[in-house]
Amino acid sequence: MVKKVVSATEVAKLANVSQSTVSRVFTPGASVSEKTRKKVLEAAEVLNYHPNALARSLITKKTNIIGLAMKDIQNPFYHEVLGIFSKKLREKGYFVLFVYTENEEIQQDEIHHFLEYNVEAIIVTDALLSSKLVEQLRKNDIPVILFNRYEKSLLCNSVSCDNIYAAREIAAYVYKKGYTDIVYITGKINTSTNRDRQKGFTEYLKEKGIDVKIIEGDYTYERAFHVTKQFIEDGHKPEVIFGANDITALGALDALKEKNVRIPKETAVIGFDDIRMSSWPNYALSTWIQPVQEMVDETINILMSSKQRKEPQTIKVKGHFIHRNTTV
Amino acid sequence: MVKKVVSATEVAKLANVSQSTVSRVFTPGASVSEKTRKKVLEAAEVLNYHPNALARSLITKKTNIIGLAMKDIQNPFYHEVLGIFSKKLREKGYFVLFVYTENEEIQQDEIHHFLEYNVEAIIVTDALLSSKLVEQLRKNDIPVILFNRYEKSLLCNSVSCDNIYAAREIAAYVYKKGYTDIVYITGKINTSTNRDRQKGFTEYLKEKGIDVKIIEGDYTYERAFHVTKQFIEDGHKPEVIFGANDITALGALDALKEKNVRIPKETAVIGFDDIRMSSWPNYALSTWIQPVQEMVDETINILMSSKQRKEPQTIKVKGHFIHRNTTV
DNA sequence: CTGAAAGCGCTTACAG
DNA sequence: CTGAAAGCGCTTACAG
Repeated sequence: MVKKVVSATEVAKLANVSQSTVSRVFTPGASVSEKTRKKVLEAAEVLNYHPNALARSLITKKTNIIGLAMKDIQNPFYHEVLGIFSKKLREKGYFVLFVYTENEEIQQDEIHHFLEYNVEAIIVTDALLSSKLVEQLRKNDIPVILFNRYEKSLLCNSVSCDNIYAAREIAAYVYKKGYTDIVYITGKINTSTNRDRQKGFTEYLKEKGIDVKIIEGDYTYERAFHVTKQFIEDGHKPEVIFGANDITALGALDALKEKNVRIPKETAVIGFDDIRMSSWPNYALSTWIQPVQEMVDETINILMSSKQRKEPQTIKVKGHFIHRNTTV
Repeated sequence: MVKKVVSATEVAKLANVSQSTVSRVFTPGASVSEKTRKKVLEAAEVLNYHPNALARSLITKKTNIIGLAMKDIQNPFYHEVLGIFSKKLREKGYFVLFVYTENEEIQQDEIHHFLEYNVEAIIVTDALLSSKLVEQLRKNDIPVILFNRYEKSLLCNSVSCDNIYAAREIAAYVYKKGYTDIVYITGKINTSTNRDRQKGFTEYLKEKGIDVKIIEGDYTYERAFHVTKQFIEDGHKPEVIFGANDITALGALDALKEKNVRIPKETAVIGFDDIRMSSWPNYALSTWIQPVQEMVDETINILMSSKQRKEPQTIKVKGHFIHRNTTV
């Protein structure tokens, strides 16, 4: 079964023009007379012709493909991110080559594939990137943008929430309530998001003379549920739990409920992200809203302008706290 | 800023061989002596060369790109699907060109783009496809696979759960419990999944002389929550509610909880999909497990073999019911 | 095992 | 406005 691709040459033959003319008809801005344009379009219609973007990109050096690499497909936050990216990039005429990686670190392999397909930029959400790989990408002159991640040691663009600021704000809120028995459930410990949220939260409270209890989570509901339950069973009943992300907070919340802890009276719960389900009535989780739309817009801006720049750009957005039913 | 792409020719120059030889080194199975291979690989390393997959595909007619179109990005079920597809296709050497469409119907436009990028197949999850478009795709000889959808009128491959069978099984379960006050909350009414689930469920019970109350949902949590709440407020208290998918059932469940209806004692709740959160302790939703892995495998099988066939293939998988805490 | 050459489907100066 | 020609980076018979 050979695929019969109709080429511009065949259309040209049918329309009785040169192949160059056919090409011009399909190149926005090229000058063709209305008459020949019509003739060509008719022939194209008959033959069911559509230009070959790959052949085109060979010459124009523009593939209009953006590589998007994600790891934690389990986190609803990233689904929202993916949807928004896909939509907004489409509007700009770009397509998304999607790679879901299960490995801790984006593999050489996967980056190579992106390069082979000549992606114009790579957006990495939650996967890790070695500085060696970043270096290699720089050499190939393809911009990399870390989304929702920030790594000072990595010489590449990044768009993220100002996690330290946000976590300090949350800490201030908690402090104002007069709480002293405070728990922070971590995310994956080697992520920049967790590092900064933990830092901002604990440091602020430390300054006020309060020690935060740290429980190790991993950004999954299941683990948060488990560790919180264990914690309660060990005889603790903190006044407030701050989860490193919403899914963590929800796990903690459900564990507290199962233990019949009254929320927010006995224990308040705070998350981070504002995923869609956090606003579900059954949860109504108080959380920090990450302005995803804005973050995506910023990312696309960087992407569109990065050919003119040489130095990587770092964008931090703020977001804000939203009070729902899990805080008093 | 011109992107400096290193071509095989430059590697050839450095390695002192012909460009053909460089090509062979990067073509699995081509015969090159160990000595020259090493020479070439070294030169490639130095120049940071990687073959251009686009140029290659121009000749081989293989792009290794699969188009994946999704609509309902809000449904966690499809996130899981996306993750699995992406992973399994990678294992087979394919990449996913992802399109998220907000339109009810996959647009001509989007399909055109897939064609321009020479995708080798198109997987459509929950978006609608006009028969005209399907026809056009057939003409271009590119296989289309409807995932989790089945449309008799559409001449294309499809992999889905046997929704009629599954819904009848659920109906049988409900019937055996002796329920007579039974509610079905629909999904989007124009989808094949909803149509078949509704059909199987209501027809089975009709055969037993039981009329099912139908409430119109749209496959979102929010709507299911709203309509269920309204329903209870109107003075109803059904013995069981079957939601067209999990997210619908969860919405209903939360509405019932808010109305202090005891679950499953007063009202049992059943979903469909088995998304991850359905197994969360707070929900523990009884539901129909769609064997997603199997469905994806079947899809990929069709995809790999469809060049040898001419007639579209229809696969139906079964799945099974899982009893958790929302049924007695 | 290796090289020279043709060709994949396009774009884009260059003439006219 | 249009055509002939070169060339993008590759693969693949064809010779040797």
